[in-house]
Amino acid sequence: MLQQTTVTTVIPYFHRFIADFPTVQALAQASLDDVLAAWSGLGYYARARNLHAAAQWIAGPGRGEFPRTASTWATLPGVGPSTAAAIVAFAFDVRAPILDANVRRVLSRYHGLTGRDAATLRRLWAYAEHHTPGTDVATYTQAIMDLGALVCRRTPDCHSCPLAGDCAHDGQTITQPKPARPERHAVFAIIEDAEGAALLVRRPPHGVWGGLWSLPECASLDELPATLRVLGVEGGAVAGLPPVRHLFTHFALSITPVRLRAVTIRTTVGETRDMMWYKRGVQHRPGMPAPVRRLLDQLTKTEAS
DNA sequence: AATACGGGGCC
DNA sequence: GGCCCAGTATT
Repeated sequence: MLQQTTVTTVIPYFHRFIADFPTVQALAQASLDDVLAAWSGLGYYARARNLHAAAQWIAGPGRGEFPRTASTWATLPGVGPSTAAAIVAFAFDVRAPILDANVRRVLSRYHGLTGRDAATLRRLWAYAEHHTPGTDVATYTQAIMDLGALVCRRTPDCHSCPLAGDCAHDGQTITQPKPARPERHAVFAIIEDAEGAALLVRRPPHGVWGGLWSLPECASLDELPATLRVLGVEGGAVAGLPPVRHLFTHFALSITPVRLRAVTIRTTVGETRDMMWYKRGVQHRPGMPAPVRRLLDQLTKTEAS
């Protein structure tokens, strides 16, 4: 969860997740749908798929034993060099250098490296390897991460830093050129039956929002009739909703929500595992992208008032 | 080597 | 409103 996600964001998800899946066996036996539901809103959903698969490996071929070496951990899906090292360092006090965002910031400043290129990254890994002690690895690892999190922040607090004097950092903050964020547009259809249940479709297992339940979608309002035809949706009262903007790392998505109420539908939704009727407020929420969840929650809130 | 992959907290 | 986060997998 903590890969590319701040601690404060993760904490509530972590508590719910551990309550839902208390053991690696429980996680391994859970359905991917339930895991994604617990992950819903946290983003980077490949992490959830990978964690589920990794739990299944540990509970199955791994015979329930957690690996002891970083190299074995790194063979599990979703576990890269930094995570593998952090696990064995914290859990087993095994010497293994990490280079998460905190450590990277500390070592970059300490050694006066400003680049973000691959060569700089390799040098930082070498420094991480060099500084990692042979004993008290867990303590050292936690300490240098906390130094980055609490003192050597984006705006560093050099006055309270124990490395001040040794550090090569010149106090300058380097601003990277910001890549343009292309604009994309999509129409999200909120299709409700007579009971007010909304039609959800499962997204493909990979790519954006992989495996999550989302709203039927098309590129423009012109394509909406064809999209409804494919779904077998007929009739219903149409209402436009205010547009929603959703920012991704590398593009901005402008969403035009369209609501169709009391439709009839030809296909039997139960026939496919990739469609479902979701009854807001009654049924346990499936794994949905954050903007979809917000949209549907907004409807519930509006109706309540 | 470059890019895809979310979402929210914080300044 | 921009920046960035306890990175990894894929191309």
